[in-house]
Amino acid sequence: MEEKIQTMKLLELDERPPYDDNNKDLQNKIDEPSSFHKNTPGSTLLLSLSLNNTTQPPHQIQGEPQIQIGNIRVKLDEAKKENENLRGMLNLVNDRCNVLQNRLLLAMHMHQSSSLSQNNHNLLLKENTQDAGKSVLPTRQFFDEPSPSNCSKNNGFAIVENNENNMGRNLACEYINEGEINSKIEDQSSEVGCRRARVSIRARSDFAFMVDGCQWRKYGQKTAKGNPCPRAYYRCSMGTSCPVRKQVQRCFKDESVFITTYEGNHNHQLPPAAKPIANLTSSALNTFLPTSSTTLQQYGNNLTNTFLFSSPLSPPNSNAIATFSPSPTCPTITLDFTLPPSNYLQFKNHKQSSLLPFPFQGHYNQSFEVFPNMINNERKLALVDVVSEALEKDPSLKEALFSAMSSFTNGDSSNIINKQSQLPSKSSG
DNA sequence: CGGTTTTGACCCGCGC
DNA sequence: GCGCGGGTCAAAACCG
Ligand SMILES: [Zn+2]
Repeated sequence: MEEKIQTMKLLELDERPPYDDNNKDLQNKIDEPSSFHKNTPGSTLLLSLSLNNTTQPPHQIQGEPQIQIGNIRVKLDEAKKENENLRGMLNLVNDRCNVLQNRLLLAMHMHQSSSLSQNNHNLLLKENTQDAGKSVLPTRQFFDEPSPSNCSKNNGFAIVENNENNMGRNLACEYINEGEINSKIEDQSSEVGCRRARVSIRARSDFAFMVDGCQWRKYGQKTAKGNPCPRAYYRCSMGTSCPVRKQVQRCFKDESVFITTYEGNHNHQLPPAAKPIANLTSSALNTFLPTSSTTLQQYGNNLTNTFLFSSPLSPPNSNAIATFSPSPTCPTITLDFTLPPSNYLQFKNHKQSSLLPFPFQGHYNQSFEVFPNMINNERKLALVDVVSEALEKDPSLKEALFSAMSSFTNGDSSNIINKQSQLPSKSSG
């Protein structure tokens, strides 16, 4: 696909005048040999083709070899940019697909749970609304669509899409005190009284998470109660005053396991190596944090909820067990990657009662039926079957799913294009 | 010399 | 109000 588009660009650009402002700029860039080492594989192919052209006999170049080479390089550069944009767009679509898949599973689980415990749920709601000021349902609000009336009656999460970041959906979750919403909207940098959602990752020490692509500066170390292993505190040092922090701690029970907790969103562009983890954390936040149509209360009265999580990482890390602690003060999503990589969820026995074997109630190791040879695509196809069947059987599920996902998809198609245009024009910066 | 790590002091929220 | 514990600060040490 990339090569095809590059070729099309090449043809279009053939009609350009040999000299314009762009050409001059690019001619300057060409003088830097290092810029040639940053080519994508696709553009490397074109580069070799264009270089072959320059080896033609002089009479075919018609006396202006510099101009010809310049033109080719202009085209090359354009193609490279286009290539990067497309790649970014593809990544974005992949990420969103992944989030939607997880939300789908989550919504289905919630739908099942809510229908089973409707009475309990109603009681819970009644109890909470009576507890003035403290237990009002948190809802997600976008800062670009402030609704002070809603916010003032809903102490809760405001989730900000960080448009400066190119890695897709990057979320900050802030806890807003009643009456503060207006000042919050005006001054998003204010950190006073804020609580951020966290994503905690449990992984083996040999796991790819050990090197997450970011630069961190250690600013503290503590020995937490109940765990003799010290907990280290790091702050992102890639951007000036980047608010992202992480904690790293060995698991007491299994010292080969590290628990890394991320908090906040980067205020700078991320290197390619840092994007997988950033995508993972934002994907988890997108999946589990309340939307405009869902609330933390839908997670029920449990202290934690456990789900299968389809991660945007490539195998063997494409699945994790997600545990969500819907604490209003510090909601935490824990992604457990310490399971054997081949343990995929059993989807074939999708009777209504076991449509999704969630929650695992803390014993998920025993709850898995193993599909050792099931690759990720097969699993996704199986998921489609399950979802289709469930939607046919239960019309109300359609409505539930629609409302659960509407905030994610509504008016958002243009967002993809906007995000794409924010992608960096250079592969390094 | 500038950036990072170490580490004791300090801050602050929470439960009693 | 007090103590506890998690989190942060900041000065000194360290390092390339
Ligand atoms: Zn950062």
